[in-house]
Amino acid sequence: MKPRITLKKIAREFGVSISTVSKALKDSHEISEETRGKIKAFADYYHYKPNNLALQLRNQKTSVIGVIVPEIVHHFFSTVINGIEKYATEKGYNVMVCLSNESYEKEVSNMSVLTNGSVDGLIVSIARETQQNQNFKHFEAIINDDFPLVLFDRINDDIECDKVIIDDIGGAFKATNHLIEIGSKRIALLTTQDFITVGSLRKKGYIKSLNKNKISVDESLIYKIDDNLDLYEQIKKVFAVKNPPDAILAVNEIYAAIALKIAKESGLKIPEDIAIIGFTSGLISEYTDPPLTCVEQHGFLMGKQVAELLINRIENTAPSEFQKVVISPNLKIRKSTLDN
Amino acid sequence: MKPRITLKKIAREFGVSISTVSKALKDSHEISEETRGKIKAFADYYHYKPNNLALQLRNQKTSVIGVIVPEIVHHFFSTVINGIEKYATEKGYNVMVCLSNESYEKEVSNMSVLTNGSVDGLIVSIARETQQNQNFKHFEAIINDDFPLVLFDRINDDIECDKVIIDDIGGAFKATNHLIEIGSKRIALLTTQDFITVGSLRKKGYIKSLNKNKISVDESLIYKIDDNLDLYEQIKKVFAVKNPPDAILAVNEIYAAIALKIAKESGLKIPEDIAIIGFTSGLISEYTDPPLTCVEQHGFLMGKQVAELLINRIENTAPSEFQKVVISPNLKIRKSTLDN
DNA sequence: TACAAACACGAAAACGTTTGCGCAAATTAT
DNA sequence: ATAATTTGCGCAAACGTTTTCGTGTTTGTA
Repeated sequence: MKPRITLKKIAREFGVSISTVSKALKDSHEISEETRGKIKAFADYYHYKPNNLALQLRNQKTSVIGVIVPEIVHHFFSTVINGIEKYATEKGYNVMVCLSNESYEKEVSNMSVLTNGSVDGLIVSIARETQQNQNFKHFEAIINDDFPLVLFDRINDDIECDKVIIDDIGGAFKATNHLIEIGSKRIALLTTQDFITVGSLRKKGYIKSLNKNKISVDESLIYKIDDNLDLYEQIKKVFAVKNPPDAILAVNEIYAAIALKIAKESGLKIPEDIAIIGFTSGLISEYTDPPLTCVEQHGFLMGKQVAELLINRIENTAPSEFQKVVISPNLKIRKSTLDN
Repeated sequence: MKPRITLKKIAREFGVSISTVSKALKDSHEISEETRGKIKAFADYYHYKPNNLALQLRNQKTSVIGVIVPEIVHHFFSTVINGIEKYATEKGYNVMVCLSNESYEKEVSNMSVLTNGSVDGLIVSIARETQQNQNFKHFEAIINDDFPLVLFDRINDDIECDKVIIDDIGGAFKATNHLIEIGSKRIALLTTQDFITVGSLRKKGYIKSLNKNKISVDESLIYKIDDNLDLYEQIKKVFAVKNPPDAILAVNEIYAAIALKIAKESGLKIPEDIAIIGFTSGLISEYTDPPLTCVEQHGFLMGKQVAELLINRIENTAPSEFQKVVISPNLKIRKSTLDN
């Protein structure tokens, strides 16, 4: 790479001081029209642009916000990032994305690197491994320094900072209510292992709805899927019982799509024989046959919200108490539950 | 945010010079065991971490690579980013992601900001608007400065830099050959408008296969879809002709899924009445009914490749001539073309 | 006792920028 | 002609770090 043109070089060119050049380029009245003109022409010609690092160091401000997500090849997370980027750009910030890959160690190292002065604030969705360990010391460290931090979706209540979450309980509650309204009696739940927060919250919403509708909770209808095993085989078991369910609520899109596929292979009609709802994060639900009714998560809105909280925190326009914003998902009804 | 602890503050604390502190923290033998010990203990206690900006400024190296993509809520692009991030992390680089949102102006401003010293090199996939304008001056500017740059997927041959592309012609060629092999005679092509490079390349591969198989090109079978209009309505026309096709090659997943849906609504059997292939970038193809045969694009591999070229360029371990790496897609055969 | 060597540390430059202040020279006012 | 003001520019500090080169003190050796 060619050496960049700097104030110093321009100054040397004209035999003036660096400050004269700096002021000239900023159209300062301190510098004569003549000097200003020739310096600006020269700078233009050589495409002078102030070095950002120097500016950031001097201003003690990077105008960059760091984002750490467990993965990026994931419709929900990329949608959130999109929202973050949108809002950040509007406010003059750039976005630096890092991936934890669900690994505790990578999360720690990413946080350590980013808080070294590279960014003005941090947005994090906690890695699965960290959630399992329940080890949040790396967060305490930056919170002690009052480093601006916002958690979203995968959060932990013990970490004192701003947070944005989806109302998972409410979403599952709505979905289950809908299934009951259309006449479902035996609603199976396809959820994750317990340590996945969203899975357990959605289970709560499911149970809350059953309770409200005076339906007893049948533990044999609750399936905890392990993402490391074969999904297809695990979900098959739902149908291989004497008294199979007449509805399924799946905590994500993939589980729902696979359940749909197996149901059809078993000769079941959807939604007549079995109704299916998933939590969606992508486009799959729209293109299955029939399309899947789903709980929509508003990732873009979430991203904007997260970015807004963070930037307010950075710019000290936020209230001193930490905020917890809850975003309500909505139920998108398609033909997997209502065919009309 | 609390003011960060710096070398200067530590120095003041012990009444020594900044350089002494710096050396002590680096375990320099120049500093006595005693001084070293107390300084390190103090620094540890206050979680001293060198300020990255200062280091970057001094070393004239940021170890950050900038990535500009048209969008991020897109399976292909996020997969490429994932590959980039993976390789970059291995090599000690961080990734700064910016979105052009298909806008020329945003692409220009992103590039301008990132090349101000914030990153050591740039990876770009060109925005649609830029492709339409054919205005590449912003690239010339940074190429004149020998700024490390790699283009991928959405490239332009006039820009002199390293490039990584998918063999779109080959992919479409393979797919069309496959359709012909299974007996298709009238193969429709669902492509994009001409200025979208990938669309026109895939069209070339389609025509190349027809030629090789001595099938004349029927222009009435080629549909140029406009993404700004209603996709469903446009694709419907494929089926609303006297002599409809017996196969469809779609240049992306969505077109293919919609075509599949309409075909089924029209009472056609797949693949018996009509076979369908799409270029895939996401998970949709896997969950349609029947699952779609598709051309897989290896985004992750592409990302690693792109990052490798860039980092070699940055670290001057690259050959001086620019390279153009072509990644061959493969055909994933599913039941939308072969049902056995 | 004198001199060399080892030891322990500091000064200063460099990365590139901005900005308050000072200081001549030129211009205006008295 | 002298004083006051304006004009045009440079100095230097500051952001935080690393590193080369000096320098003074202590220790070791002849």
